[in-house]
Amino acid sequence: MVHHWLVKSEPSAYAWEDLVKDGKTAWTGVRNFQARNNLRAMKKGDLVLFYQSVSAPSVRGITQVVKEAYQDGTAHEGDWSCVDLKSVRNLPTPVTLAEIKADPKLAEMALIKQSRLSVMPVTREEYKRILELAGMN
DNA sequence: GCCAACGTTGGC
DNA sequence: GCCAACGTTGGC
Repeated sequence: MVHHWLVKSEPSAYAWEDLVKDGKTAWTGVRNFQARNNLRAMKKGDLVLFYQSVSAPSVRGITQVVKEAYQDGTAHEGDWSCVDLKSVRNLPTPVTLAEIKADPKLAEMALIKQSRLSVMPVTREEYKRILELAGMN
């Protein structure tokens, strides 16, 4: 059973274009318990939306979990995890935060309800709706 | 650049 | 255990 997720990144830290170029990356640096627990719940093959925060906030692409949670080597103290994500495809049209907020079907998204959470589950319906808005039918 | 919302820390 | 102070995130 494939589950769906959304991760955030500021383009100044790690942009969607960086992941497209790299192909794959270790999703390190998460230092929030709830976000960490979400990372740990990810399974290989799960699909993860890449959301760009702060600058032109929008969902930019689709990624996939290629390695499940393991020790985040960038953490010098504490019990933190990361996963490996690979880029799967670029969204033909990014789905902006404004569009998401304006869409009744997406009103319950954690992205809206818990604006500071950086790794969150997305329902199957929400995932499908985002792809629709991105022009992928 | 500003500021609201939120998570964490630490004094009591 | 409460809550004020503080730091960070992220929208605008």
